[in-house]
Amino acid sequence: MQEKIIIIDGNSLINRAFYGLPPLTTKDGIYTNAVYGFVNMLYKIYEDYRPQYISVAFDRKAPTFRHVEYEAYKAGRKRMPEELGQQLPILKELLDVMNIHRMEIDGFEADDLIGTLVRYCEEKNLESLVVTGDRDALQLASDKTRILITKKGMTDLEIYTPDSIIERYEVTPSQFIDLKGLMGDPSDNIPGVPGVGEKTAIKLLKQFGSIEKMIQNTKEIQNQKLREKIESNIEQAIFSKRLATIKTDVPIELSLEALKRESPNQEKLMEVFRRLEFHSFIQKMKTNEETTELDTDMTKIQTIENLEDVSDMAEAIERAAHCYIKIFGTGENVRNRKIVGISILIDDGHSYYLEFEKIGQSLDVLKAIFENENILKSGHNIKNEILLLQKYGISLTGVDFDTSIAVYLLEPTRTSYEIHEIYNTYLGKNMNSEETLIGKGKNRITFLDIDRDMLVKYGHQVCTAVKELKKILAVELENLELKKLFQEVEIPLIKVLADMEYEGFRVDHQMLSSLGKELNGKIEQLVSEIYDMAGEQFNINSTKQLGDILFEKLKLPAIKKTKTGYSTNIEVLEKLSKKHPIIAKIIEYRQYVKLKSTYIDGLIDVINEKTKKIHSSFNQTVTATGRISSTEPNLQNIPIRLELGREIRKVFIPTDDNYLLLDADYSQIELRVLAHISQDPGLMEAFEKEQDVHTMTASKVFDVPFDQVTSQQRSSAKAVNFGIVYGISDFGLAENLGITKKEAQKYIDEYFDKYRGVKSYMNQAVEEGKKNGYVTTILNRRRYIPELLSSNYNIRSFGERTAMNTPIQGSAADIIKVAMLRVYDELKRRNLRSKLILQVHDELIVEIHQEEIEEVKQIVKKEMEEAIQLTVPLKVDIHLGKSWYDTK
DNA sequence: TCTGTCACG
DNA sequence: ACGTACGTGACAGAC
Repeated sequence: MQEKIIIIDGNSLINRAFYGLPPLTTKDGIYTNAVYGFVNMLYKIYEDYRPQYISVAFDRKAPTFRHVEYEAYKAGRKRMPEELGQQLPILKELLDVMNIHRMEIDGFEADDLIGTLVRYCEEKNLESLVVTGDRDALQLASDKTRILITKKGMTDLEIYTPDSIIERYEVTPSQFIDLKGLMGDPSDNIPGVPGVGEKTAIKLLKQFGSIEKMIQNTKEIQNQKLREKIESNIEQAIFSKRLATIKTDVPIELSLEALKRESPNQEKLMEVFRRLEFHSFIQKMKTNEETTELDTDMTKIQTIENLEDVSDMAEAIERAAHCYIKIFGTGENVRNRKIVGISILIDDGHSYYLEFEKIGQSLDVLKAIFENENILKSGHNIKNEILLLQKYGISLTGVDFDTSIAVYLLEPTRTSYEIHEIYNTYLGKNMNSEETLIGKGKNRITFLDIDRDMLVKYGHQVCTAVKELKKILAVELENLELKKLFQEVEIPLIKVLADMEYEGFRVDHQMLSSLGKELNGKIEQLVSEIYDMAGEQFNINSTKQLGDILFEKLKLPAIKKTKTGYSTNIEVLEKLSKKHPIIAKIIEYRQYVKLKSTYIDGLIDVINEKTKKIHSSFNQTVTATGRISSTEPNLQNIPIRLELGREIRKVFIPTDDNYLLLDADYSQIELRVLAHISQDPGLMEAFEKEQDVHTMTASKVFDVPFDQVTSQQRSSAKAVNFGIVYGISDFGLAENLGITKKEAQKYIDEYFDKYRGVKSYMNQAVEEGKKNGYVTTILNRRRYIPELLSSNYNIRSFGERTAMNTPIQGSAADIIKVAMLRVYDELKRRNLRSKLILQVHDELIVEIHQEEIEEVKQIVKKEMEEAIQLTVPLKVDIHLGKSWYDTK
């Protein structure tokens, strides 16, 4: 069999990985994205190519012979950013642990080492694959050596053979050097022949074959000017060619023995992966092993199928006074979901699986356990359990711990809180994902269709994971002083959110349909008008096609570009609106289509047939700041700003005639929070005296008396206040107000001069973030901001704005969460029929019973305003109406 | 699956 | 010299 070797340009590949991936860091803020990308790529190539030998070459910092010969070589190259630099030693350590050969020598670049190794391997009759992001390596291609070039994003690969090089570039591998000698290379500062570009160089090489032959026959060059250029740059061309030539005779000792692929040091590799928090690789290693630690012993799990067994289990749970639960349901809408099975684990090791279909007659026994507040329950994403039980009239009580929420408080910026992910992270295990059981996307099946033994095992694994995680997470929460927030806010809030989901928001299906028909008529009309004006039919929804029509066909000026083409967003369109009547039509079309697709069709799709309501999901572990998010549908972005869209709110109505809707919103909660945190006297005064805060800001920033502020000035000041909350920048404010950066800076300076306390808060927030690595909110919610330490201006600036904004947005989130708990509890305590049904960041929507109007209005106002005592008052405005639209 | 756009606070 | 406002989710089209 033909033996193979992979030769990797380490510097080039880690570079590609670094710029191709988002700035991943460990919890401690160590950058790991480039190493991660590198290892990913390594595994992929390894698996595809299965080589017997491997080596990775690196550049050294020391000057190479090229620098010695030519001082300007690679001059002007940017230094490697610190975030990447610190990853190099990590990568090298990792390669050593993996027992992968690596080479680096003072005075030579990785390319030269690769060139030398390639020729050596050709002699030894090995087939080589050179892996690099640098096209210079194409000169090394031969019938035994292929070159794999990684393009952007790392997943895009191109493999070159001599033939494909000729096909693509019209030169042979060895002519590649001549090509560069002629064209030069600005990135390496190689001069080449001035005025000769790729086209000319290729033509010349086709004619002569090489630079040397061309020099001997310059008189054959037809083009007079070109000939002169070349004749006066002969030395430079030869010199450039030499710089571009990869050396193949570096004095380095090579032996096949050293290059041989060996198996990695498993233990150490695992340790490094753990340190770097590369959980997917850990999982990969483990699944490659023959047995897994989690292979559950079925004999330890008792399957329960009759009343007697349920009672025995109930007794055991009662004695333990604590259990871990995982309930499997069918994957439908909240109100249609059914329970398939229930896994329960007790600390003494007893593990049960209840076959739900067979214990239907034992629900009372279960209910007694689940509703007993003295029996504590722990789980993962336990809102799911609450909702499933709710359907059977069981109200899960005594919720003690939710591992997903615990991890959310510890790491609010994680992308996944799936149980297997966090179990594997925190305990270095190799649990499989739920996805491996039921698949994803169109292949997804329900737990009903799964082999029962698999469910039994998986349920036991989840409960075990929760049990083990709880021990660790509880300590961590305690250490970071997050226990109070966890126990007193987030855990009780689960039930509130579950109830909101279960209750749902009634909508008028008919009204939605007729609104849809109306919109359809308008859309059809607009489409034909747009086609007429464009002179052809095209897909108006396609930004690409629209861009072609507007900027190519109609020759309108392109104002902004995106990375894929012309920008056609609303700002651009508004600027073009006077240039062509089609623009206004497109703006109108967009508005209607948005309403139709997202808010008419989208909402109709999710109306529950039985309840005639929309049951959105409220997620507690999504946002980085502590806010709640709403999905399927998102009820937190129903239109309001424009009248046309606002009409949608007319379809949101109370359950029946006995109810009205109450909408209670905090007035200026974020600015009040800012006043509280910063203790700025001016800002505090505005709220203490209940003055209009934007007018006040205008009066200060524009230096006019309060009662002489124009509406124009007030509106500018409002933008300034928004900017302050977002972590202001002159550019952002300028963009928003359509003024120059300089003017914007003037506003900002003026603002900070008048609100010194706010200014010092901003500085303090950034300082604190840099010092601690995180910032906090009023309730000590925490967000890590590794971006603050970045050497990249943009990333660092983003970190600074985050440090300023998160305590404000996050504290506001804390306040409304507490308010939700208080309102919910008070309505319960008084046995009222009114119910909290929605939260939209600074507003609560309550379905209010006709007989409870005054009482509930008072409760909501009081509990919201007194949720958390700040040094400025909180103010809540309340509106009632027969639809959400009417609560204004 | 990613990108652009646009709806909300 | 750099190129941004903070936090979300849904939809359609391009790839």
